[in-house]
Amino acid sequence: MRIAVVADGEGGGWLQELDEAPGPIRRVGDLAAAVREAERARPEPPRWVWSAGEDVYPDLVRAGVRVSRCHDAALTEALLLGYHARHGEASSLGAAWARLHRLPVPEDPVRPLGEGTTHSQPALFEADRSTLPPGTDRLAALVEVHSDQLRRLAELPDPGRMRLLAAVESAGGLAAAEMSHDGLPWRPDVHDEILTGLLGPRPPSGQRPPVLADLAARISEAVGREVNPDSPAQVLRAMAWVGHPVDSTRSWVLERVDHPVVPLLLRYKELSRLHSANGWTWLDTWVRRRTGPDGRTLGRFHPDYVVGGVVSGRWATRGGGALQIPRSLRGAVRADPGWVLVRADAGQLEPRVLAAVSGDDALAAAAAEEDLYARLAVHVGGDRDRAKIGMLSAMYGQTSGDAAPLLATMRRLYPRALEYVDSAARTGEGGGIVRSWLGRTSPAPTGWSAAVSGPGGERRRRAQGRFTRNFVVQATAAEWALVLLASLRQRLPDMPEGAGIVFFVHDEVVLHVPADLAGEAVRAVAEAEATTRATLFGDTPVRFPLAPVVTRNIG
DNA sequence: AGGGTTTGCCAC
DNA sequence: AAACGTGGCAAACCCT
Repeated sequence: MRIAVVADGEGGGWLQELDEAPGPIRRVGDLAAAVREAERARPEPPRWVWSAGEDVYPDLVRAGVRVSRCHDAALTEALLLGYHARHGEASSLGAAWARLHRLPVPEDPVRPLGEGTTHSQPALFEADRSTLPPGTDRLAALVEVHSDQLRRLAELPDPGRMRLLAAVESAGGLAAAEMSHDGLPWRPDVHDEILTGLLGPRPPSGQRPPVLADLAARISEAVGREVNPDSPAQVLRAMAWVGHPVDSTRSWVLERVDHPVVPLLLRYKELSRLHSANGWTWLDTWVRRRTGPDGRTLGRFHPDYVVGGVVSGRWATRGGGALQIPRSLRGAVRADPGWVLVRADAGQLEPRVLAAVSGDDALAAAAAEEDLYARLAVHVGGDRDRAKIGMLSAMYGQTSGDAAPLLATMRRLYPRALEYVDSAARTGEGGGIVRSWLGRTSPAPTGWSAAVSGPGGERRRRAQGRFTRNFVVQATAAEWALVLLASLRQRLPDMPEGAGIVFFVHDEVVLHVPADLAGEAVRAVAEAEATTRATLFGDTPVRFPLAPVVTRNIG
């Protein structure tokens, strides 16, 4: 059963059941209550059809309602457009409807930034970012576009795969809204302790923390004249001045220079990065504080996830840099009193994915092991690190350094796996497009003939080849993660308010649950992995170890 | 002053 | 070991 739903902007909306033919339209004054009721009415919950989960669902979540599944018309439209090499065209409901009616296609609305900050105050069901022409029946337009999308899915060479992709992409939208709402447990006091320990006490805003100020002074002293270490240009001049000219101030370049200023610069860079990217300003902006039951200050970090925000299908985030939380701050992620975190990390996901999609028996045998790289090392007859470099080189297209002889070995040992990525690379070098396992499609290069005919054309071809080479693996890995997420959230229906998945980064999920439900959460993770593997790859020998760990903190 | 680009580093 | 895929973000830099 599918139910199309449109919000009225005042807490109510319209519902329409979609069986073979659309049913009667029902007007409801309390949309959240109506959705909650319909979720419970049948043993099999409905699939909600809406224009964009990011418009409707956050309000439902704020009202305490969770749904099991949905069809997100905007996300589905983007997948279908991409499949037909029309990346970048507008994908909102209004755009899809306009294309159906051969009308001018509206640009996608720009999502307001910073809903996750400590300062914003969202209003209930306020967001009507409809791009339909004024006066259009929004429910009718939604039903029409949905029906057209089902038809376009059915016409694909392998409709089952893209249907699955649309379903898990849509489910990703649900999970993202839920995670944004619940937030990652983040202890401001612990964060502050870490910062103070490394940088000294918090300075007045705009000033350098004591440790950075001291390092900057010692750097100037070691150079023999005033240097602002934040300025790459000044550091370049300083290195030349002390007799060690370099052509960039990257850490790995400086590391090779033997001069007393280098360790100071490296330490400064490291700490300065922490201060500017995840210092006290970040803490004030992105972590909402509240007082816990025992009087301790608790906090939540509310990332703003962008589902499908990366061409490969990985998620992006906006504001707060949720996907780049430095390891040094992970200690600030702490479970609430009486609760635990369950952290599950899919180790070596990409080579496992390559083993599964390429059907390479030897690589699949290695991917049946807990430590894939260790087994590779046995095959290759070298150490684990070298085997790992060889594998990563194959997937990323590295050719310099040690990579070439390693790749030759890999090509001999894992011919089908290497042919899979080599073939994708050749397609890219020729300006073609490639697809993930479920059908997510790489964007075609823009201005190709001009780009490859002029100077630097060969470099451009190689770069595009590396992109498509990596795309087939990274995009499929992102699909694995989406299926896992979709499966996992469906297995956690009876968790209390605020419990469930609270963080997701490419191949890692973190759950936050009451301590007595830890076992259930671990079980759910294990079951979700089994379902994901079978759903995507059938009875492959490849394993995807998640090794869920129950902890109080993930640092 | 303000916008766009460059540099460099963080994550996976 | 060397600089290879996807990104976000902040500060400096460079222009209008």
